[in-house]
Amino acid sequence: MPRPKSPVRSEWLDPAVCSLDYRLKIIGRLPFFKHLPGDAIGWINSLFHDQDVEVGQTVYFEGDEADHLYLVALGKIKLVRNTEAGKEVLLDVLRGGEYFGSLPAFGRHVHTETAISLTAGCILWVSSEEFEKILSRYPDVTRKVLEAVSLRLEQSQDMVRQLSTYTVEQRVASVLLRLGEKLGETRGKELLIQLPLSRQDLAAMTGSTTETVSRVMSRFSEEGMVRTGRKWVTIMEPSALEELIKRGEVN
Amino acid sequence: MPRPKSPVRSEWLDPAVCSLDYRLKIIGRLPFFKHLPGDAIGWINSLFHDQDVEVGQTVYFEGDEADHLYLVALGKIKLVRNTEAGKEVLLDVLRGGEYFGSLPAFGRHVHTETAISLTAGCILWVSSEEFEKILSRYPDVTRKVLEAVSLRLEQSQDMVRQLSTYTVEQRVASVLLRLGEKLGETRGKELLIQLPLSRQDLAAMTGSTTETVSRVMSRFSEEGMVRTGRKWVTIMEPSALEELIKRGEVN
DNA sequence: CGACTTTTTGAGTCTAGTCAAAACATGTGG
DNA sequence: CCACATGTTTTGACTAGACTCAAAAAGTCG
Repeated sequence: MPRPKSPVRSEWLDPAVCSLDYRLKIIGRLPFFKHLPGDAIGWINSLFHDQDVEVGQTVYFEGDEADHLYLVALGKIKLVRNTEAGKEVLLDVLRGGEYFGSLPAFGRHVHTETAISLTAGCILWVSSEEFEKILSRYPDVTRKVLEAVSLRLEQSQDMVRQLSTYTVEQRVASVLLRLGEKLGETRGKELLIQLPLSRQDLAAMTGSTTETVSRVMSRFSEEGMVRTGRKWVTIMEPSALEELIKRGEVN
Repeated sequence: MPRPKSPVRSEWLDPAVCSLDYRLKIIGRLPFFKHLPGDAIGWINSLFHDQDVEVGQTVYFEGDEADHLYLVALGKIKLVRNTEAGKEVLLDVLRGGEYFGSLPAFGRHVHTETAISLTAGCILWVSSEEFEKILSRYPDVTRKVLEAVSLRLEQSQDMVRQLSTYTVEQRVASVLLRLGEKLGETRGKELLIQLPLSRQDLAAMTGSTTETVSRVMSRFSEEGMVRTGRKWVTIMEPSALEELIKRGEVN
C-alpha cells in the first residue's frame, strides 16, 4: 500500500497575523462582542494584548492564578487536566475566535485546566481589571459570556454521557466527528482535519490508551473510513462513523 | 449477620413547607440573590411560583422547551441524560437551594437533561419573562448566574476526568464521598446520606452497571467502609474511601 | 545516515459487562 | 398476619473489551 500522501497545505504564518486588522476581525467576531458597534470593538481591541505562541507552548498551568482571559487569534489551543497519577485528560481543542482561561468574574480564582498550543499561533489576552472595564461599560457582554459558558457546560455534559455509555471505538469515532465538524475543512465529501494530533492526544480525549487508540484507528483505516498522517486526519466517510456510533460496531 | 438497622429519621413533610417564610429563606440564600437587600428578595419571591412534587415525578424532559428556571425548595432532584440505547446517565443530585432548568437567557432553548425528584418535596419556578424582569432590575444577578454555571462546568469537567481515569471502584467511592459531602449528615465520625439511591442510580452516576456497582458496594461493606439500606447509605470511614481513590485498590 | 520518538502489532491479563438464577424486599389483598 | 406478586439486589459463571508490557516498525530530525 502506498504511503498516504499528505493533503496538508502549508499556510504559513503571516508575520502580520496579529496585525490591527486581524485583531479587530477576531474580536469583532467573538460571540462576546459581535453585537457591539464598531467603535466599541475598537476600544475593546485597545485593551487586549497579543502574544505569539509556538508549538507545544504552555499558556498557563492548572492551578495558576486565574486573572486573564484569552482568545485564540490564530492556531489551535488544547485544554488539558492532569491527574495525580500523571495521566492527562484532553478537554477541548480550540480554534481561532474561541476564548479560554477564566476570571474572578466567573467565580474562579485559579485556572482549572492547563492550556497548551498545538500549533504555532497567536493569542490575545486581557487582564481581569481590563475585562471588568469592558463589562461595566457594556454590561450585556456578561450575558454573552454566560451563554458561552452554558454552551461549554452542555458540551462537557455530553462528554460525560459519552464516556459513560460508549465503547472506546465509539468515543474515538465521536471525537473525530466532533473535531471534523469544528476544525475540519471539506474536501469534496471528505473532511480534512489539519492538526498534529498524536495517538496520545486522542487517547487523552477518549479516556483510553495510545495502544488501544492505535488499534481502533488501524481498524478505521482498513475499513476505509479514515486516513491519517502525522499532522492530519481525513475522515473519508463521516456517515460511516456516525453509523458506527449508533450501531456500536464495525461490520 | 443482623439486618442493618436504618438510621433514617423520618422528617415528615410539613404541609406548610412552601410557606411564604420558607420561600423567602430559600430565595434569600440562593447564590443568585443573596447579595440583594430584603425588599428585593420580597419582590423576587412574588415572581416565583411553587409546586409540590412527589417521589419519582418528572419536572421536565430533555428536549422540552426551556423557558423556566427552577429552584429546589425541599427534597432532592436528580438530573439525568438518556442515550438512544436507553441507558441513563445521572449528572447530578440537587438539594434545597440549588437551581436547575435553563433559560433562553443562558443561550439554551431546550432542556438538555431530564429532571426527576428523588423524594417528595417542593420546587419554585419562574418563567423566562419573569426572570428577565429580575435581570433587568438587578443586572448583577447575571454575574451570579455566570458564577453558578461556571462552577457546574468545573464540576462537570472533573466528572470527565474521573470517568477517563478512574476504575469503577474509584468512581463509586468518589460519588459516595461527593454525595456525602453535599447531602450527608454527620453522625459522629460517620456520614449518613438519606437518599433513596438505587444501584441503578449509582450505576448511572459512575458509567457502570447495577451488577458491578452491587459487587463494589458489597466489597465496601465487607471492608466496613460503608453500610447501606434501601433508602440510605452511611459512610463509616470517609478517609478509607479517599485512600482507595488515591491508591486505586482495596487492601 | 543514525539517534530518537511515535506508532503499530503481539501476547497475556484483568476489569467490568452480560446473562441467568437465586435471594431479598416491598406492597397488596385476602 | 400471611401468601403471593413484583421489583430490586446479590451472586455466580462466562465473555469480551480494553489495559499492560514488550518488541518491532515506521517516521522525524539533526
